[in-house]
Amino acid sequence: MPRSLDKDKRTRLITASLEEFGERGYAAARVSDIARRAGVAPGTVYTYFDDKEDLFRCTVQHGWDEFQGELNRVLETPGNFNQRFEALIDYGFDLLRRVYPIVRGMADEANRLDLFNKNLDRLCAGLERLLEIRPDSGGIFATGDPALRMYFLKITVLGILFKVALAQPSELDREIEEVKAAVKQGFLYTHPPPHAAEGEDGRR
Amino acid sequence: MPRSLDKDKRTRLITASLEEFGERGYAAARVSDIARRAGVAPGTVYTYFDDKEDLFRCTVQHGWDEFQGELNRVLETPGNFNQRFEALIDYGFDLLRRVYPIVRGMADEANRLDLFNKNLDRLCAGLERLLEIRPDSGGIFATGDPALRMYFLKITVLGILFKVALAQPSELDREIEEVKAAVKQGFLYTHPPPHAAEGEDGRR
Amino acid sequence: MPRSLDKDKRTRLITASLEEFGERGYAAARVSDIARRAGVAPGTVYTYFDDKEDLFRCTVQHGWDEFQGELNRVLETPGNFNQRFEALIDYGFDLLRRVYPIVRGMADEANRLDLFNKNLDRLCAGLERLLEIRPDSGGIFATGDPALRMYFLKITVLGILFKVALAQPSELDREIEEVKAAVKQGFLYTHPPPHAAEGEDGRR
Amino acid sequence: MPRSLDKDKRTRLITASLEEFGERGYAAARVSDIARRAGVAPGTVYTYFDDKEDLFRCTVQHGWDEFQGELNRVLETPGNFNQRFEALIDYGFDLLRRVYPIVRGMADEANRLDLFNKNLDRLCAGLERLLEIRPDSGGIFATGDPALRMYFLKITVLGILFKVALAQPSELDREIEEVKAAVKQGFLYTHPPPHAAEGEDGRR
DNA sequence: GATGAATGAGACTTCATTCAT
DNA sequence: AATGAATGAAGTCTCATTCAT
Repeated sequence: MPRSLDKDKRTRLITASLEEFGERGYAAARVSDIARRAGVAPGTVYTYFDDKEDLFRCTVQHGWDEFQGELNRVLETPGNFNQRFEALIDYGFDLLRRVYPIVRGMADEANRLDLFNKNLDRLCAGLERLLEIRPDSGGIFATGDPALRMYFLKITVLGILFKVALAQPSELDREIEEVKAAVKQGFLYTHPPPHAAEGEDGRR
Repeated sequence: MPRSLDKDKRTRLITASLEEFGERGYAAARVSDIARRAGVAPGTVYTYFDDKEDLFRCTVQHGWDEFQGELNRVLETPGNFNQRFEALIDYGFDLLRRVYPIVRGMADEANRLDLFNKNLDRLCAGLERLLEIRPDSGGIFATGDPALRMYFLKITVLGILFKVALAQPSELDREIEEVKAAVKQGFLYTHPPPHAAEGEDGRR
Repeated sequence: MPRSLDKDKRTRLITASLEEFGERGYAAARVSDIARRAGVAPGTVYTYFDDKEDLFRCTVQHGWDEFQGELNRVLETPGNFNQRFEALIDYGFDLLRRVYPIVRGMADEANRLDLFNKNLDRLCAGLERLLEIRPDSGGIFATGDPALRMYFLKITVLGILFKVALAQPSELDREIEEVKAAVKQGFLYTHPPPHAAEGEDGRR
Repeated sequence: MPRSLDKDKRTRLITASLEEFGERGYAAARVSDIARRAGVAPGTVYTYFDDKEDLFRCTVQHGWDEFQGELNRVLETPGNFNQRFEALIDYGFDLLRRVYPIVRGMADEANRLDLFNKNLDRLCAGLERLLEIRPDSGGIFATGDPALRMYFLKITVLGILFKVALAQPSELDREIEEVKAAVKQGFLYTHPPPHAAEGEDGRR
C-alpha cells in the first residue's frame, strides 16, 4: 500500500543502512533488515537504490558530504581560527560518533577504495585550506614541503578515523573524547606554544 | 603422514589465505579457492582450522607475529638507533607490501577489532620502547605527556597502515615508497638532531 | 474521459504488447515496459486486462483475428483463385513478419495450447475452403483422403509458422522471402495446371 | 551426505528436468523441484550444471542427441529402406512422446533458437540422406531443386514436431498415432506411386 | 479513470561445512 | 589424515499486482 511518505523514505533508508551496516558490517547486513528498520518493504529498497552495494555507497557518501558541507561552511565563514576549527572538530566527531562503524566498511572492498580516497582527498584539501588560515604556521604539520605536509595530514586524518572506527562500541565515547582532546591539543593549543611567542618552533 | 607434512600444509594454507583474503577480501574469498591455492582439498582446511573465521584470524595473526618478532629482535639488538630503526622500517614495509590488503579485512568485522587493537597496542609498545632509545627526544612525538605521545603514535601507525592498505593495487609501490620516505623523514632525520641547533636539518 | 480514449489505450496496449512480447518473450517481457511503450502507467494495464496472461492472450488473439478477417474477406470475394491466394499469402506473411516472435510464446505454456489449436483449426478450415475452390485438385495436398489432406495442411501451416518464428531476427526477412516463395511454388504454380499436361510448369 | 551414486546423478537430473520443464514450462519449473525429483539437494544441481538455463539446454540437447544417434545407426545399417525408415519413425515418435513438452520450451527464448536450428539442420541432413537412399524418388518431396526439397523437409519436420508438442496431454497418444500414420503414408506408401511406374512424377 | 510508489512472495544461486570413502 | 561431492540454509533481487491519491 503506497504511503504518503515520499521523499523521506530515501533518508530513512540511508539512516537504517548506517545502523545496520555499522552494527553488522556490509556482508552480514541484510537488505531486508534495513528495509524493516526503515519501515518499508524489502522491494522498496530497490526503488531508491540499484542494489545493496549502491545503498552502501550512497550511505557512505551521505556521511562524507555532511561533514564536507560543514567544512565548506566553516571555510567560508570569517572569524577566529581557533573557534572555527574547534567548532568543526566538535561537529566532525559528533558525526563520526553516529557513523563510525561505516568507516570500517568503506575499506572493505577494493572497488570502494576510490570512493574513500577521493573523499579523503577532498576532506584534506579543505583542512589544508583551513590550516593555512591559521595565524601561526607552527605545529606538527609545519613542514616546509607542502606535499609532505599534505601527506602527514592524510595519514593523521586516516589514523584518527580508524582509531575511532576500530574502537569497541563500549569504548567509543571514551575513545572519541581522547581523540578530540588530542587533536585539539595538537592543532590548537600546542602551537602557538604556551607562553612562547617564538616562531622557531614553527620552522622547526 | 609425517608431522612435517602437516606443518607444511598449514603453512601453505596460511600463505594461500593471505593471497586470497588479500585479493578478494574476507567475504568474497572462498575457502575452496584457498584450498586449491594451497594444493589441498576443501575439506582439509577443517583439519587445520576451525572455520573460515579462524583461518582468517590465524592468517592475520601470523602477519602481526612476523613483524612483532622482527621488532623484538631489533629491540634486543644493541646498536645505532637510526640504523636499527631504518632496518625495522624497511622490513615492516616489505611485509606490509605482501599483506597489505589484509589490513582492510582486519577492520571488517566488529569481532575482529580486539585482535586488531591488541596487536596495535603491542606494536606501539615496542615502537615506543624503540623511540625512547632514541638519543634525542625531539621530533613530532616529542610531547611532554607520555600518554598523549603514545596516542599520537597509535594514530600515526594506524594512519600509515591504512594509507597503504587503501592504496589501489597499481599505486601500491609508489605509495609505499612515499610513506617510507615520509616516515624516515619524520622519525629519523627531522628531529632536532642531537646536540645540533642548526636549522639546516629542518629544510629537509 | 471519452470512450474513444479508452479504445485508443487498449489498442496501444495491444500494440505495445505485440512488440514487447515479441522482442523478449512472454516471461521476460515486463508489464511496466509494455505500459511505458503504450504511454500509460503500469496500473492502467489492469483497467483493460485482467492480468499479464490475459494481456498476452488478447494480443495473440488480436493477431489471429486480423489474419482470419482477411482470410474471410478473400473467401467471400469472387475472383481468380491464384490472385486471391497470392494476395492472402502476401498479407499473411506481412502480418507474420510483424508478430512472428509471438508464435513462440503461444506454444510456451500448456494452458495456451487450446488458444493456439483453436485458431490453427479455424485458419486451416478457411484455407481448406480456399484450396477447395481451386480449379485443379493436384499438388502436394492432392490426397484422396480429406482428413489426411487436412492433417497435412495443419502440419505444413505449423511448420511454416515455426520456420519463421524460429528464425534469428537478422535472418527474418530472408526467411520470410524463402518461405513465401516456397509456398507460392507449392500451392500456386506447381499443381498440374487445369486441363494442361505441359511439363513446363514442372521445371519450377 | 555424499552418496555412492556418482554418474547417474546427472542422468537423473536430466530426466527430472525433462519432466518438470515439460509439465510446467521453463519459467514455471523450479530448480528445487527438479532437484527433489532427482533425489538430490538443490545445491547439487549446480555441481552438474552451470545454471537453470544450462540444465535446460543440456536436457534438450540430450533428447536431440538420442534421436540423432538412432538416425545415424539407421543410416549406417544396410537394409530395406521402408523397414529402416519405419523403425526410425517408430523410435522417433516414442522418443517424442517422452519429451514432447520440451519442444515448446526450445522455442521459448531467442537465445535458444540457435540450438534448435542447428539440431533441426542436423536432423534434416540425416533424413535427407536417408530419403535419398529410397529406391524411388517420388513423393511429396520429389522436387527437382535440392534446396527447395530440403526446405520442404524442414518445414514438414517442424510442423510434425510442433503438431505433437502442441497437443493437449490428454490428446497426445491419439495425436502421435495420427502423425505417425500420416508420415508413414506420406513417405512410405504413397511413393512407389500406386499402379504407376512413371518417373515423370519424380521430376515434376 | 489514471497514476505509480509500494508491496511481498518466491526463485535462483552461493558456499561454508560435513562425512562416507 | 585426506578427499571432494553433497548438502541446505539463507540472501538478494524481480516484478506482477494493488490501491491511496
